[in-house]
Amino acid sequence: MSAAIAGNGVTRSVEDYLKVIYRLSTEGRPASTSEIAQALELAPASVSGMIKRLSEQGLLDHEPYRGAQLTDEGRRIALRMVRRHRLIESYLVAALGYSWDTVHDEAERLEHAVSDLLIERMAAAMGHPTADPHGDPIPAADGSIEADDSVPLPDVPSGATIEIRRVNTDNPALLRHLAERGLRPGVRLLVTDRQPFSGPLTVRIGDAEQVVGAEVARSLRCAPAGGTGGAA
Amino acid sequence: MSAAIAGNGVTRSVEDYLKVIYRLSTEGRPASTSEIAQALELAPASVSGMIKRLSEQGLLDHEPYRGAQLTDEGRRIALRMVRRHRLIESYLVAALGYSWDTVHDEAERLEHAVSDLLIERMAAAMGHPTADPHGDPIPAADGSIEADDSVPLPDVPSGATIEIRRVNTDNPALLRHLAERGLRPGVRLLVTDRQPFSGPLTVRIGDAEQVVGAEVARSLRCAPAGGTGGAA
DNA sequence: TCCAAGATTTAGGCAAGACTAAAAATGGGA
DNA sequence: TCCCATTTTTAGTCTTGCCTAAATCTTGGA
Repeated sequence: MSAAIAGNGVTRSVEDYLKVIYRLSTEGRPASTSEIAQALELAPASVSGMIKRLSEQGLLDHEPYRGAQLTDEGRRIALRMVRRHRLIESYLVAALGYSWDTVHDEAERLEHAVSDLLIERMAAAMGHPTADPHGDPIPAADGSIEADDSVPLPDVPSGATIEIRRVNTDNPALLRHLAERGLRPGVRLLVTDRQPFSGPLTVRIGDAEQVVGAEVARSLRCAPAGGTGGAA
Repeated sequence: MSAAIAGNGVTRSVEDYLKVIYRLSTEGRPASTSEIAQALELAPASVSGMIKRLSEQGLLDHEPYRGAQLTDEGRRIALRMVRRHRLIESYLVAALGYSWDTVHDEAERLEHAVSDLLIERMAAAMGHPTADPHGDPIPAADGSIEADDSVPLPDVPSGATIEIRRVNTDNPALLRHLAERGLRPGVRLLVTDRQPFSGPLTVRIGDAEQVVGAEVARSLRCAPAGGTGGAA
């Protein structure tokens, strides 16, 4: 295959690697070969080879045995893919009746195929949204992206009213579970009880209380409630 | 590359080959290696190799030196791609402000990436159209496609009022030229003069006459005007 | 300090799909 | 009928990106 190009001069595979490395690097430290391999469902040896090629192309900084980091150019391409992915997800929900648990796979394929023009048309059709259906910020066309001040629900201090900012999972079953319980970005809640040893939390939304398991709670990224934001 | 699959169990390349062979076979006779090579902008030797592989896979019937024809399975896949292509073109025009001269390349990439679900959502959003912006019939999901009784404008008998059915080109400049002159599917016209030696034709649309060059005329596929169809 | 477990890289292969060059088949015209 | 131009196929390479197996590095614990 003549390595079909999208508009970066870069193949689909490379786009996927850069996007994953971007995601894995949000904590600041470099992404390890095995993390990348697990995220892309590839053998570590394959990832090792690709990392080497991407370093030679100037898209990654790689110190052998120490992990890989995006260069400015690598980050530029990664952010372009993230913008595409999140705008496509938003459009599928806004215009074509998709639910937030079914958009991921579709966006994963389309992000490699759409033109810049189509992306901007979709953005314009939605009034240039700044977050996708999961609450993840959409990078601007110039590559700038909103800073993220949210933390996982289990790390939130008790007593303060907080707001769900982002739902941090691609798991369709978990997303449906959250939707059924009204746990979605923008919802305000209060942690009223917290079991030890990573146990479940009890939260109040409006007048109703519900218990949220540890795994579910970890997927909810929250921040202090701002403005007039609504409850359920 | 692990030969990314769409839903046919077939690669993008194979989808392109089958689509092109379908188009080249509309006259009934098999598609030759060189025709296919020209249509796909590949070297004939590459096409020879692929034809062999596709025959072995049961997607083509191939008699060496005699050209290739789609099997039923090959035709099924080809028609699926044609449906996708034409629905995508239609959707881009209907929902995202594309003009008919800019949709082709975008559809050419998206047709390999969209899911069946997305295709059907787009079709539903448009009320299940039966023709794309160029007037080309959209195969149904079951693979059935409307018979085409149109002929190129230069082959139309003089004197009868006819209707433009399809605009048979992907050339953006030609498409813009046609749009500017109101030459689009559904328009009725009458051939009032015809120069010899593949010269220009004169046609009347409503009360206006215009001269149409030979090449342009060949791209307009026409049939006897039916129903109440409108003029310009 | 040293070693073994785990992570990473290197080495060697494979498949798809493209290419060029060379060989073989076809078919129209003399 | 035969020949030569054209078309098609075969043969041999190349690139991308994946794999497994083997070698090498790193690091925590004895």
